[in-house]
Amino acid sequence: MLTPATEDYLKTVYKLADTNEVVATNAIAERMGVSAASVTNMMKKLSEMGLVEYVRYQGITLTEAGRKIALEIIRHHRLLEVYLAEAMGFGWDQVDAEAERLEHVISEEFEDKMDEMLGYPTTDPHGSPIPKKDGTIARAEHEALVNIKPGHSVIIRRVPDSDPAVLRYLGELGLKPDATVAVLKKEPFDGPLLLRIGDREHHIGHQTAHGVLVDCLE
Amino acid sequence: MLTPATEDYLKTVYKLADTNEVVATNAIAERMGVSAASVTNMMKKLSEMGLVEYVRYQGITLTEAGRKIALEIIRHHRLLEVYLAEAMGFGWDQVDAEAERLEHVISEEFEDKMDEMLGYPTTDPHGSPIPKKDGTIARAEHEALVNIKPGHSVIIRRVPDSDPAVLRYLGELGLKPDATVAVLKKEPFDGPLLLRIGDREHHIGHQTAHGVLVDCLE
DNA sequence: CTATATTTTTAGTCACCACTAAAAAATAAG
DNA sequence: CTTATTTTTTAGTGGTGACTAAAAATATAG
Repeated sequence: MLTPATEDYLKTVYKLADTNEVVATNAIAERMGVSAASVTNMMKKLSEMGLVEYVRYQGITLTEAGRKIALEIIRHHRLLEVYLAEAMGFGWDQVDAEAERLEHVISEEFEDKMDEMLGYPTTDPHGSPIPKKDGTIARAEHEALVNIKPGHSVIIRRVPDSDPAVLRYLGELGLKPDATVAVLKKEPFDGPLLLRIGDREHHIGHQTAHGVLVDCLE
Repeated sequence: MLTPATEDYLKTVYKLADTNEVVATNAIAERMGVSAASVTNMMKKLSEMGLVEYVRYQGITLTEAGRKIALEIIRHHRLLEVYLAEAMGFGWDQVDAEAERLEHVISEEFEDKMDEMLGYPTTDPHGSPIPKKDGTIARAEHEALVNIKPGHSVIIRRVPDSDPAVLRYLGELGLKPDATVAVLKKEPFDGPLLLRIGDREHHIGHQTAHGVLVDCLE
């Protein structure tokens, strides 16, 4: 059995590798809030365990075995998020923190029970895809809201999931997965976006709009 | 925040102190499956933290602060057991192991949500009382089944909770909390008991009958 | 292409929590 | 009341996983 720390590193490497090919030591350190030295230590260990490909100074990639474990933990995390929200009534701003700790200790049976009770969901409350038991994961190619040209309407598909304050804000605006939103105006120089959500208009910051993924309506 | 190891020690001390006054190092070591030396180490630490009263060679007692934490963890554990059984459909032989890991990581909110959903239960699936949030716990004075004289009928109140095999066995017999059972015969020299449970008769061992607590129907 | 800056790794520590082996204290037996 | 036994503690070790400070490798700029 792996330690929670080990699982967290694998999860982080997976998420960073999703965008970049090879993952830098510093990137992991920043994301996890640990020192770069700690990352190097752990990568040595993970490399010996055959979970990552690691050559000094050359960055890190997951092996197939490492990827499998990372996806298993992410599956736990996202199923838990859905469960906490749907079955227990937690707010979508609370589920990440709670799932973060639970993901390391639930049994296979717990995982299966949740999956069954929830009707085999495919995304978590923030729109992130839930990996399947066989280690596959849907790779939807959504666009960032910030890149949508004014005049277009979009369907929200996914929002950034870890900052509760941002989530409460987005929730109040109605900026949730499956909501339809029109981009009315985009201020220059990375300025805010003016959106119509339902029957109201809101400005949202460039940074926030960067983390919101959407599908364009035609 | 306390580590899971710390919480487990406090929980064990509490449970052992329940029967004996002062708890012996060896008793903790045996119960937890660790060496006596490890216990001594931890007791030094807990003593410095003000969670136990500890004088070398004199045994251990919980302080009020330590008792509070122990009961908090036991509350988590037993609420989780009820939740896993009632809300998720786990068998009563499975809930202890799952709760053992979850008890250390759930939030106060998770605890409250379970409590509410379950209608504020007072006992877990094995009949053990659930401590209240204020740190009080019901202290029912039940008798051990093994001490009941033949000819008497009893109501099962509590069964030993940690061995899944024993629980499956007791479950098959119908020996669950609130069940009514008649003690028909008791073999001498710590021999087995003959019970009538519903419309069937069963022999159960002395050891098993020792862990089953009952109320006598005069 | 050398100098500077950044990134990464090494070296050395520390807390946590387990272990074994040996010493010390408490308890039981003769 | 002394000796043997049991219990408990001390001493020393090892793995995990964090840290800082300093060295080494890589990347960037002039």
